[in-house]
Amino acid sequence: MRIATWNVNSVGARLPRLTAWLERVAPDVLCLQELKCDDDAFPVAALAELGYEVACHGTGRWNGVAVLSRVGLADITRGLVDEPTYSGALQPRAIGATCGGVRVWSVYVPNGRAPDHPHYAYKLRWLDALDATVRAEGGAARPFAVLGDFNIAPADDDVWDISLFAESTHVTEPERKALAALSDGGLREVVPRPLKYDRPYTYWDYRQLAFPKNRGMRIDLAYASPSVAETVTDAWVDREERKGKGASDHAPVVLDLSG
DNA sequence: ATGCCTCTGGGGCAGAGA
Repeated sequence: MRIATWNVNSVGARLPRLTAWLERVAPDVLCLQELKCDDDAFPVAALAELGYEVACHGTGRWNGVAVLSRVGLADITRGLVDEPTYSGALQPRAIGATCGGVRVWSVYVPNGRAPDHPHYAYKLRWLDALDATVRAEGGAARPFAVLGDFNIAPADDDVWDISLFAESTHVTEPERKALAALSDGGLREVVPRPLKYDRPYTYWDYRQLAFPKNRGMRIDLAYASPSVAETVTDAWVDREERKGKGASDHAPVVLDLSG
């Protein structure tokens, strides 16, 4: 089975590239983030033509997550256990579904904006709720995977120049502790290999030639239960998808599993 | 080094992204 995750930065704007990518890479399950699309407007028909069922959770202009599957899509859950609000509102950032015997979650962790910004406190609360949800579902003890845009670089090597991140989110100790909590709960991070250069970055800013200069960050992550992690035969970042006109600023991460 | 920011909603710009 092939499971992938991709922050598409608008499913509407990315639809031609999304359908081409699905035909080229043919994942069985794809987690999407940053749909920027109402559920009513989600391009269900175009994906059904390619054999995919869709579970989406979106409210328009910002955020939005989905799971696409061609190996079944059951027990859809929108949102986390005791999910926190921001400015009094819930945001569509997590959706779970059972696909081909694996419980899969697509997540879009809040950015945080700055360590002294209320969005950062929201980010840490949100990560607590994600951990609580994984534990409530017994994630470590069953075929289980959480994939998405975590907006956290797990280690200093996961950004192109750590010295530029002294006052930044994405690299702080509390954020990394939240990732460690997922590992402490029994999940394992599946680290992909890069197809070029030495680091498997997944995001490059649109500005200032960040992609050709490889000024990237590894913030799109995959966590899996031991029963899934043990079947991983390959994991890689599809940097080809970051090239050219109309690309997302994130590249897909692909996991190949035996059986 | 595959290219100097892009997306949406709602109007001629602003907010968000990380």
